[in-house]
Amino acid sequence: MRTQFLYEKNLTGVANSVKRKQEQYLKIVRHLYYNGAASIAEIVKAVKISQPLVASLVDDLMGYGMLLDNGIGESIGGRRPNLFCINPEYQYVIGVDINLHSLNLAVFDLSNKQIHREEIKYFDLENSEEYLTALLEKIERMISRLGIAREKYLSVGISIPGLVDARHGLSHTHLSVAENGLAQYLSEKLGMSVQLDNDARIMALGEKAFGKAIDKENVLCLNLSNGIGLGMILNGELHSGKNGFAGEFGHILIDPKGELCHCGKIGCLETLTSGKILVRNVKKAIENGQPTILAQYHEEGKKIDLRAVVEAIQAGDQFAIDQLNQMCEYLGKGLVTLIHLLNPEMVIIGGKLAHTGKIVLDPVAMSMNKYAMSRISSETELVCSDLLDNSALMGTMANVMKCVLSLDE
Amino acid sequence: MRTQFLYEKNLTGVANSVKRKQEQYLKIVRHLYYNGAASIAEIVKAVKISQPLVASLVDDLMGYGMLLDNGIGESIGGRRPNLFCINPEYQYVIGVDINLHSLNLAVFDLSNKQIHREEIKYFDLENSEEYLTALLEKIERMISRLGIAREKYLSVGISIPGLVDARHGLSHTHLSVAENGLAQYLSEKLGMSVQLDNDARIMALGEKAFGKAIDKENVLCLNLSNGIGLGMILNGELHSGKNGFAGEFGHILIDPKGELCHCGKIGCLETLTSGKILVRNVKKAIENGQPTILAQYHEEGKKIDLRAVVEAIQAGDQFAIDQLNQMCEYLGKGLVTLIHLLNPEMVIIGGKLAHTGKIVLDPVAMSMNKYAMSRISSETELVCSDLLDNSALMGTMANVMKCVLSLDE
DNA sequence: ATACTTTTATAATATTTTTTAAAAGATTAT
DNA sequence: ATAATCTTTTAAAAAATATTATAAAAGTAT
Repeated sequence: MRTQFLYEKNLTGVANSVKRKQEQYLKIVRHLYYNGAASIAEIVKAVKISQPLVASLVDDLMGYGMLLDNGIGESIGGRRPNLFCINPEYQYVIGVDINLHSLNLAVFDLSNKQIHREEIKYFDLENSEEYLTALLEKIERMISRLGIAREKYLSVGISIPGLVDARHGLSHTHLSVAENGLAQYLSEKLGMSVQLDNDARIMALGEKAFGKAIDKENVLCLNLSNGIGLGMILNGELHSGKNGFAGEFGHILIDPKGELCHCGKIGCLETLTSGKILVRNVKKAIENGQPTILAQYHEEGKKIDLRAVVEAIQAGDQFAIDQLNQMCEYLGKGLVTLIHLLNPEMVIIGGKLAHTGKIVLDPVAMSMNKYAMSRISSETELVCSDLLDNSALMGTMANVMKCVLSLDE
Repeated sequence: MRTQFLYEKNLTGVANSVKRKQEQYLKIVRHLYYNGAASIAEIVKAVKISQPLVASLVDDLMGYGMLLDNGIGESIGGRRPNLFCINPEYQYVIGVDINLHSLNLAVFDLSNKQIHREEIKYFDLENSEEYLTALLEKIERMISRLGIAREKYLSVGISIPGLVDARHGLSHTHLSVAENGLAQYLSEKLGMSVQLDNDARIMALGEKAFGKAIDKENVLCLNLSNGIGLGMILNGELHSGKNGFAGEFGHILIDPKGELCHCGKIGCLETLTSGKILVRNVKKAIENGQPTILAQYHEEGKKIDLRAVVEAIQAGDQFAIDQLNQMCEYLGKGLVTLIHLLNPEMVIIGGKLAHTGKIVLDPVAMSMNKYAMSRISSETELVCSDLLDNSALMGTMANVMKCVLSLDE
């Protein structure tokens, strides 16, 4: 079973005809992956290869076990079509969502189903050999517990906060201790290919593939948690910039007379809008005797973190909502800059704060109305993600499949 | 002579084999246009078609008069290659650069040479039938004066300031009186296809094809004249946004406590940085008795416009340079936002102010050093355009050829 | 002068598509 | 309801197309 041959990118020293055939297979698999089960006739239209050839290629792929007969479909006025789909169990993808204080792992089949998911809380990200070893151990344990043969794993997708150079597989902010770069390191240790990117961009890929950005060409995805990340889909493609540093939305200037940011500049958006600031403000207020549900939480010994604040907001806590509203005014200001520059068709809010839905959306929308040129902003839809906590893991899957099924190079 | 067959986009009702052949021709022509004369062997490598087939396709194109034998090239250790190139005189492109107060026209041959260029000064842009008629008349007169057969013109490229929806050929800010949109209107009147876009984006295309952005993937092009326009090359492609409104750099927020902008918002970059503001400030200062070369100009009865200010700056006028420096501090601030968001590899300054070269570059660079995260900004080169006043016309040529030679759809 | 390269041309082979036909179901008029 | 006519899908044969392999031509390097 030539499991991997389909995806190998630089088939060197191989006959040209083999490359061509690989490309044809890829086109078909690509179409079936992104559009679901299809008949020969449908594939023909989509991939622009003649019907007899598509039929024979599909036949081959069935032979390899990669495609399955998916029964016969509805007729639209003629013979009923035989449908084909990707064999979901032909291969699997591992998703790794690295957060500052937790780790999410998942295994996907080729129908994008999470056949396994686990969350490791209190797994603090630190730049040490120990962390890397522990991370590998968690992944290895998952693999052995699932009992799926190692060769069945197509690739590993990783989401991590901070500056990431996806092209070279480097994580600059975190885990820079990994030899030869994080992707290379993990790839060698796990014996699988690894696709790495920054959390906000991974989220954007998730939204583009499985969320509200499907079929949209210009979408901004905001990851509102402790920090404030931005992933951009521009002209239908993920934008990473020259070094993968694009999306530093948290450090655009909002208030020239504002606070000092940890980045050294003054008045960055992140000094005014972020989960961290929200929590800080709440804590300060509790100390000052502000009446709020969060004060109760505090008395009950509950930790006052972003999760708690979101909970309070969802419970209707007036003070917390007020704080959020204030933050959103600034966020809206920042978004207006983005919208004026990029003219996106949609802005998706994700991250922990997206759980509050309309409560976060409305004040942002208000602020945008105030600060944006309506001619431009009226073309932009503002919504909350519906992938929410799953967006990073779904994004890793999307990223892996995008890389694996890409035709270019 | 089937002049146009090569470019026709949606060949409907035509045999599939014809479409395929058209695509093959297009690939070859594309390569020769963008890379200059090449041998069969080179073309084979570039377009990934076999050598005997490429040879026969090139033969066909020579038969149509589209390609020329370009003699034999240097050997690199074997038989010397026959070179082929596009026949520069096979077709021509008309470039139209519409400015607020002037109009530039040019005719290009397929080697991108301006075989004709004319500048019409004091041709004020206004939204009237009269303007359109006058514009058409200028173009028609140029065509008849040149005496090149009408069928020889491949297309017309237009650059115009303001909001432009290139996809639909609409100019929103100017000339909105044109029936069915500006592109459609001109196309019907001239009997040629028309490619339309906003001046800053056209400039960006010019820089990408002929200027400093060649071979770069992420470049921001700033058009610094009376206004402040932005054209972006992202992932190697021009970014226009959903409606072609992307690039409203002049209306991003810089100073929340600043002046009212004509767009209704407060503290837009354009209220702090633009040729218009520069001229305004200079005039005010002259009234107040500020010693400056410009005061002399004024006494001599010379009009104090941006051109005069640029002249003074080039002459070393201390006051004017001071004014420019102040402006550039704000411009740098704005650019930092762009760089943080998009992580470009290069920022190109064009427009009238680019004529001042280092004098405008240095203060902008200084400001960027101050306000940007060096990790990101250090990856970005800041330069002045060397196309300068030609960038719009060159851009129209680039835009036309990009559209004509595009493979997609 | 000989061996080695690169480029181009030709012939043989392989691939892909077009054409044609058959199978299977939907639609419609009687 | 049923036969006749259309559709759509699939299969197989024939034709067209493109590629690979081979050879020849025209150079360079030693």
